[in-house]
Amino acid sequence: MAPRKHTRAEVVDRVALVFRDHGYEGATLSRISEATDLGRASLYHHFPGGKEDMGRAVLERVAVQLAEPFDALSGDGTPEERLAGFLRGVDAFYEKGKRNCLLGAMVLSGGHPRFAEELSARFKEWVDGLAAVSRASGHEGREARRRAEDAVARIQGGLVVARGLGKGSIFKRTLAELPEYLLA
Amino acid sequence: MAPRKHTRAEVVDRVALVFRDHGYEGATLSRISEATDLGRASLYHHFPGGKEDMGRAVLERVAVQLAEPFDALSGDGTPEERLAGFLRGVDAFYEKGKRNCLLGAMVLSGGHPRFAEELSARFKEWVDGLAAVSRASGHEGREARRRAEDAVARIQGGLVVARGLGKGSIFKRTLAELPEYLLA
DNA sequence: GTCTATATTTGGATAGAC
DNA sequence: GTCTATCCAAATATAGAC
Repeated sequence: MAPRKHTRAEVVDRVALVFRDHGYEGATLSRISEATDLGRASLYHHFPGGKEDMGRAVLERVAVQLAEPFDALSGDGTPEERLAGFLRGVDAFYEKGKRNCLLGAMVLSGGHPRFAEELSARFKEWVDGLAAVSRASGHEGREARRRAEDAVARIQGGLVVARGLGKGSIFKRTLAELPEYLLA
Repeated sequence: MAPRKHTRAEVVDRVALVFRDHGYEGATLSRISEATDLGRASLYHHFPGGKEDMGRAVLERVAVQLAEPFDALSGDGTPEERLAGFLRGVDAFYEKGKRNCLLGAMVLSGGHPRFAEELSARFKEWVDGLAAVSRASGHEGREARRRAEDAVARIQGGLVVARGLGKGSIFKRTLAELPEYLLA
């Protein structure tokens, strides 16, 4: 049998990039095939359920890709240090605002409501992680949660507007302002 | 010749709803045909350039649809009153967070970079409008602009996360917090 | 200005060889 | 595990009648 070109994780990562840049409906098999350097039939070997399978796989994979920043969030150090580490990871993941958020792209491009549950679960991970660090800094539980939800919204919006205006500095500033907002 | 079913503005409004809910790639002619109650061929009569023409038309139309809220922003009254009127209009336009923003949907669904210039121009209108009221309230020019950009991002993000989490209250809260952030 | 009918292209998916 | 070849459905777009 032919040698495998890439590991599964590599394949899923490349598929994820296509979904992030083009949304669910815009992620055509042609684009995915090009991005992964795999033929259509090979893609169906990796993802028997076709495109919907791919969508599900990339949504699961996001959690793994962001494991490092999230670990920083619940690791050692003061809440300030933990949040700073998290934000560095986020900045890198979105390549300083040049790259979309997979979740946002899915929500706004036909992936919703197909993946409504998965999307909700992924967003909730963000909120839970940020709420924990906000609470650790001194905010009361409900207030911490409220601020965490808003913080996630600000990150999403920062990415959208940065791309819409072609002005990456907006996303950079969004991240820079989060510690003050999130921590007591 | 057959009587016209709708005015051009009505047709474009209905087309815009499809783009808002499904993004550029997800806005298929079938869905648009259903939403407008017009056959494919009729759509090509109204939009000779096809789907790209439709995209351009709805982007122009957004400005008109939002003219009322934007008029409130630059009208009579204190900055507080003007911003409040604007936010009421915005809330209604997005149907309390149940409806996407056309700009966000375009940015994240393949409309970008096809409409990069138009998108940038529309976002800029938002920023300019909000920056003006922020400045009127006492903020210095660059600070007002900075806050206006962030405010637009928060609105965008509020819509995305509200939909992602299925929790409209997030968008509601986003709007409620804007006056304090935007006004001196 | 709208329709029916149809052309053309693209997208999603499968079969079977190696 | 990947390929070539192919199928089917859907999407975009056009022609021509009324």
